[in-house]
Formats: sequence, C-alpha cells, structure tokens
Amino acid sequence: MFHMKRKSTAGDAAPTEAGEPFRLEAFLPYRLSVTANRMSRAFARAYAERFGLSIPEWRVMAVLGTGGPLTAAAIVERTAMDKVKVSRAVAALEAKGFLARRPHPEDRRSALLELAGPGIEVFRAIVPLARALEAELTAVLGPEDRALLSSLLARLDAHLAGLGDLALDAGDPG
Amino acid sequence: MFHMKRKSTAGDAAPTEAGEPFRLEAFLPYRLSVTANRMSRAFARAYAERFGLSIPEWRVMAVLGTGGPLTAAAIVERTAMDKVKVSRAVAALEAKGFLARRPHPEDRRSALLELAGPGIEVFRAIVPLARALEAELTAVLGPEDRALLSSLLARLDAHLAGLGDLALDAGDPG
DNA sequence: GGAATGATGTTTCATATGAAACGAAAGTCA
DNA sequence: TGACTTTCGTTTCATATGAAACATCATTCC
Repeated sequence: MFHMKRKSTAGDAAPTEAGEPFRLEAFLPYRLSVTANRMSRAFARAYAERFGLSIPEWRVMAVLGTGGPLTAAAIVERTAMDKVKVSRAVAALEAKGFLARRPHPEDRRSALLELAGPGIEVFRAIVPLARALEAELTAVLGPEDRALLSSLLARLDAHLAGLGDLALDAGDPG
Repeated sequence: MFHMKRKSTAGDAAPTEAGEPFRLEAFLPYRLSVTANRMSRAFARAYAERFGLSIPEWRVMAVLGTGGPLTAAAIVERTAMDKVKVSRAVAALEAKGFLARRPHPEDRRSALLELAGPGIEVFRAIVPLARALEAELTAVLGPEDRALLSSLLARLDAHLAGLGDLALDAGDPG
C-alpha cells in the first residue's frame, strides 16, 4: 500500500508519524511526565531532607517570599496548585510557625498570609540552594538550551491552560 | 545603556540569576511540573473517557503493543514506572481481558505478558487518537519546536537518570 | 547438596491527591 | 428586608502512590 496523504500541512510533520510503530519514548506527554517526575523527586528529597518541606509547602513559601501578603486564592493562582493542596500547605506552614494569617480587612471568609518568624530565614536560605540544585540538575543543557526549554515549556503551558477544560474531546477548537 | 550585557530576550540566560528576586514561573522544575501535569490530566481524561484506561495501563499497553511479549521487569524498564505501578496496571489489564500471561519458560517467578483479545483492537484504536491529541495539545509549537522540546527533554532526562540516586546531596551512596 | 544471597512480582501500609460536599460570608435582586 | 446565588477556604471520602515487607524462585559459593 502507498502511504500517500502524508504531510497534510505543517501540523503533521509530527511527533510520531502515522505509519510508524508507536514508540512511547518519542511520545511527548510521556517524555514530559517522566522528566518532570524525575526532577520533582530530586527536589522533593532535597527540600524534605534539608528543610522538612514538601513541594507544595515550598511553592507557597516561594510566592509569599517574593510577593507581599496574599490570600489563599491568590496563591492558588500563582502556584497553579489545587486549592485543597494550597489549603493544606498553608496549614502545615502555619503549624511550623513559618507563616502568619491576618484577617482580611474586606472579607471575613478570607485571610492574608505572609511569611513569619523562621519562615523568613528559611526562605532566604532555600532560594540559593534551589537555584544551585536547578543548575546541577540541568547542567547538561547549557544556559541557552535551558532558556530555550523554559520558553518552550512556557508556550506549551500557556496553550494548554488556554484549552483549559473545554474542548478536549468532541469539538475541534481549531 | 551600559549594563545590558545580556538582556533577557529569548529567556533568561541563567535559570535564575543570583541577585534577582526569586520567580517561581521562571524556575525550571516548576515549569516542567506544571506543564507535565496539565498535559497528563488531559490525556488521563481522554483515555479514561474513551477506553476506561488509566495512564499506567495505557503505558503498559503501549509497550506491549509494539514490543513482543515482555516480562514485568522489562515493562518497568521501558515505561520508567515503578514496579508496583506496573504490577497493578498489569493486574487491571488482565482483569479486563486486555492482556494474557504466559509462564516464563526459564523462570517460574516471572511471566510473559502480551496483549490479547480486545486489548489488541483497543491498542490499534488508541494509537491514532493518542497521536491526534498530542498534536492538538502541542499545536502552538510548530513541528520543529516540538522536536526541539522533545530532544531537550530527552537530554535532560538522560542526565537526571544518570545522576540517579547518587550525589543528589552531599554523599551517601548507600 | 545446601546455606546464603539475589532477583521477581505482590501485598501492606502510610501518605498524597483532588472531586465533591460543606459552613460561613459576600453579593444580587426584588 | 429576605430569599437566592456565588465565592472562600476547609473537610470528607475514595483513589493513587511508592517504600518496605513479603513469598517465591534462582543463583552463588562452599
């Protein structure tokens, strides 16, 4: 049989060509997931060993450490984490005395959160270590490829976030 | 201007520069994790809705569908999944009649696994859909950027796998 | 051969996750 | 005002995860 009709447009000089046997290693969702998990595991271990923090906790600290006081909803937005996860991370950090809640002046359901006490110094200590570990783990890529990867991921992520919940099946979003 | 030595056009040259305030969005492990999770969620939903498969189950089918009969250990190797996860995925697929176990001729602890019955047709049906969804979700990147991303991830992943468990912190090769 | 050690795959158990239900507080509308 | 609807954050619950213990078979070394 002839395999004609290939290369329909730019869209299909694709990740995996239609006639070929399927290879998991060349499948982008797989690649992405495996690499991200490896990376996450390394960081999770480092944070846990040195600071007793989970990744969600570290992320909350990361946004609180740079942005001012934030509500939980704002943290959800900036960390791209589930609100349940944020709620639990905040509770854990509060229990450790790493952050403080202050009543929100305009909404009694909510609270303003910010780093406090030991949390402030831990944040200062963690940032350079996180950067160093990032540098070590991504050492194979030079600075340029690292930047390239980051920018590709950002573009892809924005697209995925745009697709959002809609149209993942059924309709053709375009 | 004077100190425009390396303005961030195509992204920051270094992962995160030492003097700057920490930005989670520019932190590669974060980017990677968020993007991978979004992608995974989309696929998980698609596989579940259309075929009643989890991602681990789909991955096992993916390697069995192309490679011949494999042992569980071989599947672990090729899918980069935990052996517990593989064990459970295999059990689930067997319960659905999607794969068959055959005693391993040279090792009575092990078994040879291969797609069977409905599993074969489901595999054939799923591959083009997986490819189509991949294409849709990565549509923002052109074919070239997609290939680039894939190759960057592969390099990074190989490096991470190389670091393995060792040397992530000071040194306890255990 | 037969103990000691190693490999294979399953089960146990403690933790992590997020969808959905929830109470409390705003916001909306008549 | 007094119903409604919506939003904020927490809690519940059912599921997913993997480290460690396990049973089973294989291999090594004496």
